[in-house]
Order: sequence, then C-alpha cells, then structure tokens
Amino acid sequence: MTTPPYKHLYLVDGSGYIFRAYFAIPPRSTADGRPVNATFGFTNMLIKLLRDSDADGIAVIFDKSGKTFRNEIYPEYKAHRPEAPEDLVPQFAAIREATKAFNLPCIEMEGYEADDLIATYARQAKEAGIEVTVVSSDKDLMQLVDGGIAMLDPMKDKTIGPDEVMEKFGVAPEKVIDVQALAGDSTDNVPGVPGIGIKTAAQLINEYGDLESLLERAGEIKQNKRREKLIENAELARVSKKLVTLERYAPVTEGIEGFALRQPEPETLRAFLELYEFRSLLRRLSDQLGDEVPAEATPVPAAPGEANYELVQDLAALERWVAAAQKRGVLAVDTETTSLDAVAAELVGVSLSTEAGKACYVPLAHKGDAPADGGLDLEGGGAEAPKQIPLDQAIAALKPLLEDPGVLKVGQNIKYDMLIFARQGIDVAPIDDTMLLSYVVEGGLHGHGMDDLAQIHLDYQTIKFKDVAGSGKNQVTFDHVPLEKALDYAAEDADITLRLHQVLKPRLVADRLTTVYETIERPLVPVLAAMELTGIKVDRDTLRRMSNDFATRIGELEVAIHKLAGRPFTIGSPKQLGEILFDEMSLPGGKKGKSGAYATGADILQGLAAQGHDLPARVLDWRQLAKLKSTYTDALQTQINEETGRVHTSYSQAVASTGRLSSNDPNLQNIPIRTEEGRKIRTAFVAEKGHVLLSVDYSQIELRLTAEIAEVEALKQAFHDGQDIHAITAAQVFGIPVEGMDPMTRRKAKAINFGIIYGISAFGLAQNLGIPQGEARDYIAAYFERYPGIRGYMDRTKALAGEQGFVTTLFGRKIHVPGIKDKNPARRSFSERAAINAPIQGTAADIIKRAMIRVPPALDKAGLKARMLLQVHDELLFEVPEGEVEETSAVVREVMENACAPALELSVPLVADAGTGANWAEAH
DNA sequence: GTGTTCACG
DNA sequence: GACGTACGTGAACACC
Repeated sequence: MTTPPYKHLYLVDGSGYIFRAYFAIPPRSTADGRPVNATFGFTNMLIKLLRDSDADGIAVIFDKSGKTFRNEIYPEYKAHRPEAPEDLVPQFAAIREATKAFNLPCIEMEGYEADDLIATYARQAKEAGIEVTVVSSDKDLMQLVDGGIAMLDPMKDKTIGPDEVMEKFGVAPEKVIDVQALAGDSTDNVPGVPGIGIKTAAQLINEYGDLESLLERAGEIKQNKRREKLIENAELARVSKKLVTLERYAPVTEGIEGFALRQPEPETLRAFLELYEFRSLLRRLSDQLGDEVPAEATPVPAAPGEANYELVQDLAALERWVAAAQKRGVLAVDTETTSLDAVAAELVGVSLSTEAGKACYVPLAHKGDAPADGGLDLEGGGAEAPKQIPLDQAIAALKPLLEDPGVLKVGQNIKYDMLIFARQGIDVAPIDDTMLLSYVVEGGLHGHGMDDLAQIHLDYQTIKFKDVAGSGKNQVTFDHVPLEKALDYAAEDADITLRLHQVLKPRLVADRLTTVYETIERPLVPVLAAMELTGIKVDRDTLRRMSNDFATRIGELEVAIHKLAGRPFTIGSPKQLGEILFDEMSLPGGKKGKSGAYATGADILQGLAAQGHDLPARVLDWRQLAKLKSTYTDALQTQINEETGRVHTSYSQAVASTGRLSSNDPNLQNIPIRTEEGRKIRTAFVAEKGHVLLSVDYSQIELRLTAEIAEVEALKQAFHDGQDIHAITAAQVFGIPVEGMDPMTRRKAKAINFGIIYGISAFGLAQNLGIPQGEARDYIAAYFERYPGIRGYMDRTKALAGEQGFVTTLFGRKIHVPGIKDKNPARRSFSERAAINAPIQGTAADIIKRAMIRVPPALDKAGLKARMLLQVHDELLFEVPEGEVEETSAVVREVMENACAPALELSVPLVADAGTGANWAEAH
C-alpha cells in the first residue's frame, strides 16, 4: 500500500450525525416545504470541520439500509428500532448530496454498518502511521479509542479520549465491548445479561479482567441473583459481545489513499446550497465561491445585509421617513446607545424600518474618529464629529410618530428603547415586541435574542455588536463607531425586527396565543419600564458599614482557617478546599463529582461540621460572609445610579421558561432574607423621605394553585377554612391531630408539599429532609393515598407533555418541554418534573403579571400616589406617601386577590398579606 | 467559557 | 436495575 499523502484523517459518522442533528435542531424547511433541519446541521458541521480542524484527509461514512451480518448472529438485532420520522427520511439522500458537494468521499457498503467501515479505515490509517479522529458521539465507537485514534463529538465540540471513555464506561477503551456485552443496549436490542447495567458491568470487568474470565469464574460471585443470572445467560453475553464488536476487517473496496482532502468545485457547492436555500451559508462561503452571491439567490426583498440602507443626516430626510411610517402604520424602531443599562445610557442614534429591506439609521451623537495612535484624548474625537441632525430637532420630529396611536412601533426588546425615549420625553405607544412574540409562541424551545430569531426564522446571521464595536479592552461605545459601520449594523437591526414581526405576529392567531400576548405580556411592558425607571432608593452608608464589618470578620476567619489547615490556601477555591479537607486532613466522605473534583457544597461541609470538625464550620461562615459582601454589600454600592441615587434593576420578560420574570443588573429578586445576617442587607433598601415601603405578597400561591389544578378537595377545603396548610397536610397524611403536633412532623409535611410542586422524587425529598430514601418513599405513598388527585395530575401532565411537547397554564400560556421525549432517562425525568411544575409556577406568574398591569390604574383611579418598585415572584413592593399607606394597601390587596377575574374563577381563595416599614426588612 | 457555589421564590 | 435527581432564576469566583 502506498502511504497516503496526509497526516490526519477524519472519519465522519454521517448516519449517526444526521439522527442527532434531526432531534437537536428545530424544524426548518425550504420555501416549497422540503424539511432540511438535519441537512442544514450536517452542512454546517462539515464547514466547521473544514475550517477549524487540521484535517487533511476526510471520509464520510454511512449505514446502508438492510440486514447486516449481525442479523445472522442474532435475528432480533435492532429489531425494535422505530421507523425514522417521515421528515427525516428525505434528508438521508440530502446529506449524501452535501457530502458530494464538498467533494468528500461518501462511503457505504452492503451488509456492514457505518461503524464497521469506520473501524476498518481507522485500523488501516493507524497502521499507516496516520492520526485518526472519528467524528461521532456514538458510544458504540468508543471501543476504537486508543493512542492514535480519538473521537470528536461534533455537536458538543468535545474530544473523546481514553479518559472520557473511562468516564462513560468505567473501563479502558479495549474493555468497552466486554462491558457492553454484559450491560446490553436496549436501543439496538442487544440483550446483555438481565439485571446488569453499565455500572455493575464495569465493576465486574475491572474485578475479573475480561468477559471470558468472568463467565468462567461466575460461580465465585457472592450476590445470589447476580451469580445465577450470569451463569444462566453466559451464552447471551457471548452473543452480545459479537454484536457489539466492530468489524475491523470489513472487505472495503475504497482505499484510504483516496481520502486526501480535495477542494470543492465552487459551482457544485453553490448549486447545492441554493437548492436547499442555505442562504446564510452561501454568504459565509462567498469568498470560497469566488464571487458575489448570484442574483437568483437574492430573494425579493433583498436579504438582510444586502439591502441598501440609508444614512439620515438631515432633517428633511428624517421627515420623509416619518411620513412613510405614518402612511404605512407600522414601523420597526431600534436605538443605539452607550450602555446596556437603559437608565444610564446616552442615546447615540435611532434606526427605523418601514418595510422589509428598507431601513435607515439616524446618527445623533456620534463622535469623530478616535485618534489612531490611541493617545490621550478625553473627547474621543481626534477628528471633527460627523454631520448629524441636532438631537432636540430629531426628537421633536420623532415624537409625534412614536406617540401616534395609529402607528404600531415594533421593537426587539422594545422596553429598552421605550426607556431611552422616555428619558427624552417620548412615550412610545402602541407597541409590539418580537422578543415577546417569540417568547409567547415558542417559549421553552430556544432563546429569544435577535441573533437566535434571525437564524431560526430568517436563516440569517446578524452582524455582531463585537464586529462593529470590538471586544475586550478594544471595545468602544457606539458613539465611537464610524458611521458606515454603524449604518450597516443599526439599520440591519430595524430591518430584521420588521421581518421577524411579519413572521411571528401571525403565529399568535395560528397557535391560539393572542390572549396571553395581548392581555399579559404586551401590556406589562410599559409597567416594567416604569418600575425600572423609578428604581429603589438604597442607602450607601448602610452598605458601606456592612462591607467593612464583613471585611474584618472575613479576615479573622481566614487567619483561623489557614491555621487549622496548616498552610495558606485559597478558601474560595472548591478544588483547593477539597484537597485540604479530604487529602491533607483525611476527613471522611470525600466524594468526587463527574468533573473529578471533591464536592464541597454547604450540605457536605455541614455534615463535617456536625461531626465536630472546626475547619469546615469556619469555611461555612467564611462563605456566607464572602457571598454577602461580594454579591450584595459591595456590588450594590456600585449599582447606585449617580443621577437618581437609586438602584434600577432590569427585568427580563423572555428568559424564564415558565413565564416568570427575572431580574438582573443587579438581581433584586434574590436579596437575602433567610438568615438573620443576610436579612440586614434589606435595611439598606429604604423609602424616600416622607414615604414608607409597602410589601404585599401572595400567601402560598403555588400550593393553592396546585390544589386547584390537581383538584385536591381536602386541600381546597383547608384553604377555604384559612387553616395552617402544612399542619393540616401532616394531620391528614400521618393521621396525627393538629393540636400539640411535633414541629418536625409539620416540617416533613411542608417539605412534601413543596416537593409536590417540584414534581416530587423520593431522592429529592430524602435529600431535603436528611432522611433515608425508603422513608421518603413511604411519605410520598401516604400522600398519594390521601390525595389521589395529585397523582392523577402528575400522570396526566406527563402524558400530555409527551403528546404535544408543551404544557399550559390556566391562562393558556404554552410552555414547551423539549426534553420530554429524550431517550436518556435522567434527562427525560428532569423534563417530566419540569412539566409538572410549569403549569403551577406559570399560572402564578400569569396571575401576578395580571395584577401588576392593573395596580397602577387602580391607584390612579383612587387618587393615590404610590409607585410600584419591585416584583419578586409572589411579592410587589411599593413606595407610598406616609399618609396613604392604609388606602394603598387596601387597593393593592384587592387587585392582587382578584387578579384572575374575569378570565377565570378559582375554587380556592387567593390571599395577599401586606406589611410596611421604613425599609424592606421591616416591610416584608 | 465552564463549573461550582449560593442568594431568592 | 440504571440513568442522576426536587422546580425556576442570576452573580461571583476559580480555573482552564
């Protein structure tokens, strides 16, 4: 054999990849309806491989349909494989076309699986001294891994070597087939030995060396069941081993010398990309394709990025755009600023789009070019600033348009732009938000940032902010971006937003989600904007004093901890701490997690502390103080806005899959309360002079909704009677009178009640209560016995989620649960629990959102001046003039308790409790 | 950029 | 019997 002229051969498992890509990538199709998601993924992967790897030899290997030699050994092999989904079938041919379009060899062979051909070529290449990488994540190929052969998981971009194989199978690669022979494989219908899984198999192989030795000496095994099974099924194990062993000497006809990398023919490649309408890939490969993207691939209107955008630098031009928008009635708007913090940001420019492919950018505060030498230049303008419309004139021209009730303003995360405009005296309305449309229609399926949405719905890769403004220490604010670049980027954003609106808005009706969007998400936007703009007053001195106090105590603890350890180390490093505790001090219970590090979480340290060890106890104290200082008392001081003296969080309305809000920069939804020490931080959140803080929160809302949704009559009755719900649960489940109940009994019932909301598991409950799993199992059984409605709800919900891929709240919000069909049982169970929790958490989120929308007008109508400041999932915080507390409290409670009406009437009452004080600690 | 830890509901 | 576990978040930090 001649030595092939390359060094590193990549063998791509084409059939394996396409299955994974099909399930991992959301459905997409060409204009005439041909499904292409897996083909797109495959093509993308090839481009990435060609671009990023050192491959100078590549072959793509496929399964050939039909029987293989394994069916002669064991007719049932792969007999239970379900048919491929119908929208995957046509893609099998398409990825072979893709392979050929890139001028790569396409290998398949009657009677052999792709895995056997890969094994054969890998062996041949290795013998010829060529490095081999098998591109696949199929565990069946892991047996090939050795010094010269590695695997690459193309979707996770993770290299799999002997260590990763060890992690997966618990044995070295050459023993993998022995483990597989014992454990079997239900998806391929490899029988294995009943009752033995990978864990047990690995343990046995490690103990006895290999399968044959194990089977010969099976009589020595102590566990009765295991010994019998092994003896009884020895032959089955041997057959299984034959099934899982890859054929390394398949009679292949193509030689590896033919796998040297060749350049693709530009015409062939282009024809392929056009046929499947992979326009973003066409664009990306345009340099390789020799010239510009051909005209026939350019749809009408022009693809984003290829459209002709207008730079608007005088008032007359801006007025033409205003008139065009008035005429159309729809306008996409986007602002460019100097900061992601809308309350601190300076307006730099505005972009507008009135129809797809037609957009402009109006620069308003761009500086001249930065000096090339990077020298000191405080104005940032070495050159004169470019021609721009004066800000006040532009605002005056835009205001009537942005406030025109007859013109719909469309934005991507328009709350941000509304805040920027609000600070310029413009009250933007009416609005639509493409981010929220996507959130309502496809929540749970993917992120809702513009880059994601452009890729998914428009097959377009947006220009990245980094590409125009740089990154890291070279990053500049947008006012320093040259106008040409700024135009491309900013106008594109408005263009894309308008196009996304055209795609997503009709989906509301089609998917019956109009009500959720129109009555919850859209009206909430201005409410959140007002809360963010208001902010909450934070007392810097209180925080500073606390930081100083923490610093002293942290320092003292550090000295003590280092002394106990016998040497200094970084206490904040879990890795170093683990080594100190379990290697150097040899404390018991050192357990390594999957990353190979010792676990040092609070539960572990508490266990050690309880055994009388001082160091872990001190580390717990240190961690608490370090957390409070770095995350709260230090960080919050830096978040106080210079101008307002208040802290302005930002609420994300499209992040949490259940419909909840999230809070960031800073997160004001996780300010400490559970420990005395942490709770003090809340005293720094204060009311303006002459005001107090009012906190109103829903009592047990999720448990009430669980009783409602799962129709648990006994719990509903308890809520009607206003009883202590956890005590009642304990009484009914454990049969103990409420009078004189042991607090531990009530605690257990409380844990079960919470567990139910989370999609209970015996493991989780046991963990939470620190009891054996068996005991937890008994409690759950007793609970289900007493409240059978709960089990019915759980089973129904799992089934429904499986059938339709989503669950719904009482208000019709859809929450997608993509992992519900996962064949990995751990991931599937995870999704099942999420599916059980989502309608409960999501309905609670819907309810408080409805309340938030109604509170401001209700206060207004009552002539009250209170301002809503924060939302913390089941709590609303207000700043109230001292004389209006009682009235405000009554109005807010009224709105919150009746927030379901008139859309829905619950059979359990909702109760909202109020508290007031000079600061948040007192009010809550 | 990822994983661990820990703050909240 | 095994998978690896309670649901939903965001931030800081260490470490690669």
